Amino acid sequence: MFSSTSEILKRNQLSVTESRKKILDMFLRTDGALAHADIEQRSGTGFDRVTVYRTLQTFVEKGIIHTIPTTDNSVRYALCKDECSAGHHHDDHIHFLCDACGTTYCLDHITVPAVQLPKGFRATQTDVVVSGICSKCNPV
Amino acid sequence: MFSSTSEILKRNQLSVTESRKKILDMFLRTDGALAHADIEQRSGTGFDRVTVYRTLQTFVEKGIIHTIPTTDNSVRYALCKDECSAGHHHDDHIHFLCDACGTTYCLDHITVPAVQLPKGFRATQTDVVVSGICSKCNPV
DNA sequence: ACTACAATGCAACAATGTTGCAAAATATTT
DNA sequence: AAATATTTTGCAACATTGTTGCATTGTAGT
Repeated sequence: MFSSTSEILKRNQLSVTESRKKILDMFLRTDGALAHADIEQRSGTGFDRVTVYRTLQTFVEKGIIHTIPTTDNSVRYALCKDECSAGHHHDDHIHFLCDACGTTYCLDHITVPAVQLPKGFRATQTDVVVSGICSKCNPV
Repeated sequence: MFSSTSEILKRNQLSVTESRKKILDMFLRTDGALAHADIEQRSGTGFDRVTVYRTLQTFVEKGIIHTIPTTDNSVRYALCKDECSAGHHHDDHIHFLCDACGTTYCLDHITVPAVQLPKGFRATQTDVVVSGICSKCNPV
């Protein structure tokens, strides 16, 4: 089943606007993750910086996208899978950051291994960020 | 064995200065991680913002501290263990971020579980960030 | 103590993110 | 389909965060 941008927006009780459709479309067409700068640049003669900020914020709140932890101070966003709903993320998957090409992959199908925490610690979410070389950049 | 700030600095071929000693001392006295803002504030009638930035940068380069990945756009630093040397980090340990008190713990003694990557992907570093409630904030 | 070198502070700048408000677009009602 | 209510956008101004060049100060080595 294939959802259009408008459908996804309506499903999340968001008014359908040009900027939201366009930004959501970028995520649907991109395999990896996007940073704020990517969106602002690629959107061509695009939207106001503020609009992009607010749109991303809205999408995160609605559970359409999620932020990816990074070691540097950049913020990246990626599409959530269908299991995500507002305020109820299912982000326990692995992110892979290629040091060569800079692409961020969401490896949704790989399960996050269970982590044994010290006594008294209770986990609500586990993020795993693996850095290295991706299959495209890896010499055979 | 206990190392003084001066000893640590000399061991890393850094000139021993007031700011470096003071900032390094903050890390030695702190269990968790520190953000730039923490350092600037706690250092009292302290140093220039630029000095803090440059000092942190230098410490990261020398392998004295390392950055911690976070989901929000904040950058946090924590002491490296002795195995770390310049450009050759041994950061494969788990970070725990308490949602209640905001403290970041470096759980050095917990091993990062092996992650099975797709074919062609090669990992050089694995960061695990667990969010939840720490032992201090957890109701018994 | 003198010299060479490195670190600091200041100023100015660049980048990133936030807020208030009028104008425009979208949704809802009649 | 038109009018009203609501939401979103763009602009401006601002706040925060991080960077760079350069003179001054401090540190290291002889």
